[in-house]
Amino acid sequence: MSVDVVVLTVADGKIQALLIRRTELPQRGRWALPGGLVLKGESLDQCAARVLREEAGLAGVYAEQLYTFGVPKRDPRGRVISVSYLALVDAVRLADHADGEAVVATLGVPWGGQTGGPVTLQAAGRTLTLAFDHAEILGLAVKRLRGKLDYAPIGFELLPRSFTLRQLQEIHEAILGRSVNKDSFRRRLLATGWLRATAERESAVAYRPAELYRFVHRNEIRREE
Amino acid sequence: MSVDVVVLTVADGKIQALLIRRTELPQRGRWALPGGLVLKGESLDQCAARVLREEAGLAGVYAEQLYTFGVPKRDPRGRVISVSYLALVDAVRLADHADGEAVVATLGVPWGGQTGGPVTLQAAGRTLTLAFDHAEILGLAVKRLRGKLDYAPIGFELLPRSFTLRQLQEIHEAILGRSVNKDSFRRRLLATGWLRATAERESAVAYRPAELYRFVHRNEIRREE
DNA sequence: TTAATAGTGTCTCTGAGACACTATGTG
DNA sequence: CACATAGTGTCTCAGAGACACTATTAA
Repeated sequence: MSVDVVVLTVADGKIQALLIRRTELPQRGRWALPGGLVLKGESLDQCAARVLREEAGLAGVYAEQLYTFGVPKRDPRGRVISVSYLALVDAVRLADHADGEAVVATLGVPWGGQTGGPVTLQAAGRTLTLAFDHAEILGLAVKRLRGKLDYAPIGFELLPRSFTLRQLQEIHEAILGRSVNKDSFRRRLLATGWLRATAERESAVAYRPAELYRFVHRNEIRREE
Repeated sequence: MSVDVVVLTVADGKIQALLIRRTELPQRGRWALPGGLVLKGESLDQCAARVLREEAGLAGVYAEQLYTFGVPKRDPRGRVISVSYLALVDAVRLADHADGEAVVATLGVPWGGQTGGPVTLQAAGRTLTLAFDHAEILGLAVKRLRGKLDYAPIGFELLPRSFTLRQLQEIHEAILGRSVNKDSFRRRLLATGWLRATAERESAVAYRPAELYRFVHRNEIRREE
C-alpha cells in the first residue's frame, strides 16, 4: 500500500512535474513520482503530506487525491496498490529542486481536451523514461487539472500570493494547451468572486504595470445562492 | 484492503441505494454498502465486479472508481483501507433485491448543488442507520453523479435500453434535486449526439405516446473536433 | 514621443429559459 | 369531441468572443 504524489507546476508556459531518480531495483535509474509506503496509524492524506515533505521538501501545498491503481502486476516486486495524489505548487518554490536525484521535467501532452492518456517528459533536452505506470498517472493528473480549472479555484495554487490577471491567464493556457480569450477570461474570473484586487501593481516591467490580485479564500467569501 | 460499492438507481423520482444488513460484528444489524476484501491477483475493478455479482446479483452494470478512504480508525477491527466504487443500474433490475438481508432504500440529500456531505436513508418509512462511514461515501457518490450528469453520458445507465425523453428528464431531476426546463433539456440532450431515435413509441399511456430513444455508444459516434 | 501592455465599452453570436402553438394518442 | 402530453417555432436574456478605443508606464 503506497502513495505516489504528482507535483505539478507551470513555468515558461509549460506544465512541469517533479521526478525522483530511483536508486533501488527494480527500474533503478529510471525517473519516478515521489512516493512511499503508508505507515501504521497514518491516513492517506497524512502520507501524501509526508512524502511531499520528505521527498520534495514541500510543506503546506495544495494536494488532493487523484485515483487508486490496483492492477496486480503493476509493480514487479509484488502486489502494490498505489493511491495517487495531485499536488500543485508555484514555480518559484520548485525552482531549486533540481539536483542529481530530482528533476523538474517539462510535460508533453499528446492529446487534447479531456481525452486523457499518458504524457511524455523532457528535461535538459532529453526525453525521460518513467518507471512503472507513472506516465499514465501523470496523464490522469493533467486531465483532472484541465477538468477542474474552470470551475474550481485551483489555478492560484500555481502562483505566488500576489499575481496579475495576465499571469493567471498564462497558467490557464499552459494547462489547457490552448489560448484563451483575454477579455472573456478577465470578466469571468473577476465575476467568480475568487479574486481581490490589492492596490499594488507589478514593477520592473517596460510597459504599463498591471494590478496585483490575491486569491480570496473560501471562508472570506460571503455566502450566497 | 477492501472495496465498497455504492449501487444507485432512480425510481419514483427518488435516488435509491442498495444496502446489505451486516451479519457479523462489529456493527451487526446495521446497514452497509456491499463490499469485500481484495483477493490476491485481483484488480480493484475486478473486485468491484465480483462484489456486484456476489452480493448484489448484478453483472454487466456501469461502475467507476469513486474515492479511497484510509483514515486509520474508520473500521474498529483495525486498519482497513477501502476503495469505493459507484455503480449505476436501472430500477427494474434492482426491484427484486429487497429481502431480509438486502434493502433498496431511498436517499435523502440534505444539501444542494455540489456542496457534498452525508446523506440519510429510508426504507419502509423507517430511517436506516448505516455502518462505519458509509453515509459519507454515499454522499460522495451523489456529489459525483450530480457533477458528471451534464457532461457525461451516464443518465442512460439508470434506464432500460429504450426510453422516452421525459423519463430521462425525470432521472436528471431526481439526481439534481431540482426541476429542469423541458425545452432546453430536449434540445441540449439531442444536440449531444448521445441519443438515437428509434421509430417506436411508448405504449399503454392515456395520451399521445412519446418516441423511444436509445443511447448511442461511444464507438458509434462519428469523430469530430 | 513611442512602444507595449492594462483595462474598458460595446457589438455580435450562441445557448438556455419561457411560452405559445400544433400534433397525436386515449376515452 | 375533450383531454393530456409530445414535440416545434420563436422571442428574450445572459454570457463568451471579437474588436476598437483609452490609460499608463518605461525608455
